[in-house]
Amino acid sequence: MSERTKIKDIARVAGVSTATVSRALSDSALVTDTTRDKVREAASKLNYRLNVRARNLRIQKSMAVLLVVRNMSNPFYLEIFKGVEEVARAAGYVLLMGNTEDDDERDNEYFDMLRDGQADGMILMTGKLPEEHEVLRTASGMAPIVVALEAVENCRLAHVQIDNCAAAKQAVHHLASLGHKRIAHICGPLPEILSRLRLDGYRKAMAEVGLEIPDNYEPVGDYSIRSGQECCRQLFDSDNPPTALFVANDEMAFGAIGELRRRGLRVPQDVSVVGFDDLFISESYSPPLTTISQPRVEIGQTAMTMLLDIIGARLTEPKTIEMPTKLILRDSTGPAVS
Amino acid sequence: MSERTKIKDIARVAGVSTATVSRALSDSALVTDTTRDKVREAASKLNYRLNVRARNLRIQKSMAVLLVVRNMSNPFYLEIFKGVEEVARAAGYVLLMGNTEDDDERDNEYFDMLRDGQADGMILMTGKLPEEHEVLRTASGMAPIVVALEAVENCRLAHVQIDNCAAAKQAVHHLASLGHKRIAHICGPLPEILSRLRLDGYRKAMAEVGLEIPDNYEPVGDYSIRSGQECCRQLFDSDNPPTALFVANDEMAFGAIGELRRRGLRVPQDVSVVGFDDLFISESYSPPLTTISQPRVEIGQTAMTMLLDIIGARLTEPKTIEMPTKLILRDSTGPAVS
DNA sequence: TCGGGTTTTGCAATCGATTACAAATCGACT
DNA sequence: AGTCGATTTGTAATCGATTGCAAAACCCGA
Repeated sequence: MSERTKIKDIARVAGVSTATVSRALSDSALVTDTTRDKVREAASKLNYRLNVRARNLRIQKSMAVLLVVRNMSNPFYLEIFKGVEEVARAAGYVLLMGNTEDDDERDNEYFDMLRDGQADGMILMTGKLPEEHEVLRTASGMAPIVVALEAVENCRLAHVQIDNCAAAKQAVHHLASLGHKRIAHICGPLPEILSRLRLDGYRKAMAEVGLEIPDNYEPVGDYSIRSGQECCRQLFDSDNPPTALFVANDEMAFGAIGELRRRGLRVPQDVSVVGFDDLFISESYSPPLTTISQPRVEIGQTAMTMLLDIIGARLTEPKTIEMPTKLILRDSTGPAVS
Repeated sequence: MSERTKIKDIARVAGVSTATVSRALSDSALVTDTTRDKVREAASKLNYRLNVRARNLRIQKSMAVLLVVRNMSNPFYLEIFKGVEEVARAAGYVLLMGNTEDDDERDNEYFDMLRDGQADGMILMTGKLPEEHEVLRTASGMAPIVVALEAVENCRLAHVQIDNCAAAKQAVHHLASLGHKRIAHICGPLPEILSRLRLDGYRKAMAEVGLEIPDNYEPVGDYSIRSGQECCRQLFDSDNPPTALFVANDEMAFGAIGELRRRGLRVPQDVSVVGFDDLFISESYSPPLTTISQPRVEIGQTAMTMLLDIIGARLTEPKTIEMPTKLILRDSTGPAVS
């Protein structure tokens, strides 16, 4: 049991060559049914298992894909992981996880892994491409990359994303339709495209419904609960507090709602709040949060499917797939009272 | 650029043999400083990168560890992932993710991967060992396994866990010390050891403080928000509703709190609630949840460190490490009113 | 039975490193 | 200079599969 059986052993037992064994086990049309059965039988008698390392070296693949995120403890990623894992496993690929913690050094390491062939492809959710890496030049022989969630500007890469701007507009229109006039937006960090797109949607929607945006109505957070609190505090410490908040993600929305409660303001009676993401907890939060829902599992599945298509050369031109979002109406929004 | 440089190319350029190149690049003491520098220079001039696949085949390792969970979208795992990834990466290992969705078939697949050497070790968080797999017999040549979080009974495997029973007792004692007499426990699914241990702690603590446990005071959920609601409903539909709840995890606690609110019961004025896990959201929930906190990142780090120790043969006897838990007092618990 | 084509099979190279063992080199001391 | 031992280098086998090409086996009709 300590010595692994190899293809050579099977060859000996079945009385054929290693080449035939290899072909028989991989269902090649080049062997007769009788020899195939013979080989199969010998293989199962010897309890043979393919040595993946040897195979991968020979065929120059690693049958692995690399999933890189910016912050592994962000609960938003979970269902995306799930979707990716599901499709990858079904296709015989293993899933390698990468976490950059926003460190360029680490970013590079993962790109190196890709270049070194430790993975056959990569799903990038950091929104960043390392500067010096030669990926952009349609990289000769470079393993393919699919950008999910975030977007990378100015590059010819496949993308799976949502229409952040349109979704933001929808959220704001919802608030406006409830009669709110003083609608503020708690942004994510503005270096990130994601945040800028949502901000953009907010501004466009406000313009469309003919509402002014006061100077202090766009506080910038960092997507954390705490920063949601902080931004909310700023807004309500001012002399023109809003009656409605569109918050760039659910976590900051939770922070904001906490802060409102602390000030004795009720949601939605006094202030309406719309979030973004629809975390697993948002439905049962108190109050249940009105928010934009993204099809997370499907985003993961789609990204992985697209990656497989590129690897398999079924897809040669980088394309962008846009996934639908949905405004989920719950109890954190209500009619404006003047 | 399309042809990767290999060790042979360096050998040619530097005017040495491939053996020397290999030794020079791996800092072997068998080469002189001058040849090492010469080789290094040639390598960097040629932009050489080690072919990991070839190396792994030769050294019979895969430099990967496999992390298997029961349900990838459980937010509880996130920081454990992070801890594991961190230590693994620092040691030059890559992290393979596995998700079983409680399917024995898949369970087996991942054990096969381990046996096939696709990973050098495994961190198991499913709490299950496949029946027929030959792991239990201190498996000759089998890659090592560390069980984290959950426990696998009757096996000689390394464990990293918390003292679920003691933590549960602490939670119940806290409620009792606030004067509560009617304390119920919402359990997790009882096939799982984890749930049984927490239930056990609840019962022991109740006995210690001399309180009776009515028949219906141990409803069984499945760790989901919805089942928390359901169990809570059962408890408060009965004719002897409790004044305090110890819930086996935070998600069910959220569900329970939601249900209480629906019934017009205030937390903690009317009913006190203690959870278990301290999810990222628990601190800012409304009310902020009193709960048992586990050192998740450290659990991940510890499990991975232990795995590395076993792989490196620095640790040969399976051992169990117990991580400390902490009762975090927040606003969901308060004095009993009679 | 033989020649031709078509299937099946086997030989041996290959993937790109590591490493046991042998050979070469070096230095110091007689 | 010659010898011995310690360093340093090179040769070639090895890890365990896949696969191009040549050889063998087979089938069929003349």
